[in-house]
Amino acid sequence: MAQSVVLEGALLEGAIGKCCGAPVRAPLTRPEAEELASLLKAVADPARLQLLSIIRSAADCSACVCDLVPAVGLSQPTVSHHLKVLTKAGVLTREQRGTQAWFRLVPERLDQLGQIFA
Amino acid sequence: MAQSVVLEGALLEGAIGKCCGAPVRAPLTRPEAEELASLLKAVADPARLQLLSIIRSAADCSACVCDLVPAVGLSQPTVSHHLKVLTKAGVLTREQRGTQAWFRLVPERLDQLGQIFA
DNA sequence: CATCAATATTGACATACATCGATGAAGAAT
DNA sequence: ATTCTTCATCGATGTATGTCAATATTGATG
Repeated sequence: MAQSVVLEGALLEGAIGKCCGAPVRAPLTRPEAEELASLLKAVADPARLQLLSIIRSAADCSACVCDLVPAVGLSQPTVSHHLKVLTKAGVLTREQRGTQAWFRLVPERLDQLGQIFA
Repeated sequence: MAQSVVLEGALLEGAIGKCCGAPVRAPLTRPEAEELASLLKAVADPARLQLLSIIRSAADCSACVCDLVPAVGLSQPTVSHHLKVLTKAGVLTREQRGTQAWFRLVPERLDQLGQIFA
């Protein structure tokens, strides 16, 4: 699970934020752009945004799959798929509790998303 | 060009930001999530992120297609396609100057992107 | 061990999308 | 008017993706 290498650096401080008045930054290289894009892609889906917002508004920012499935109105395999995508992107973490799986937000990772366009 | 209706409201003030400590917000509805996703999708592509970053680092936050094509190393039709996507999403505006087309960043729209995860 | 409940994985399918070459359209210049 | 330059559109193609039904897996329970 490689996670972000590029995102650790100065990139985070506004890779594509508003221009004039802000300090000039070098354009993104292809690899940098691909890494940012893969993070954004993980989040650029209606179902996944809903899942994130539901988990966010839950206690402790964590929720069980059994609650998420009826909340988004998609099939259980589909929800499982989306949760996997979000977890692989580092936006969620997974914890097994007995027979059920709980997913929790990773605030630092969401901060990174926000700062791409800061 | 409908642009955002939902994005105008309270949604913008951190739709999916970090949880605990922040005020509780209602989960996104499907239509809301779809609107946010369509904006994010427009930006969640390596070529388009590169284009945005190049334009951002240019004078006046605007650039000509003739400069963008060699800068990203893709074919002219492909670049034209990406610029259209970004323009349709409201992230860029297009201006015709003689035979060439200039594209400029829309800072307010980028701010909206940043605030989704604020 | 056998069974049940909760998730994950697999396979299939339809749709969306990134990319390019070829062509079209609009303006500038001779 | 013709030609040239710049950009957009079209058509085609391969790949990625969202979705579900069916099945496998894992943990709890009797």
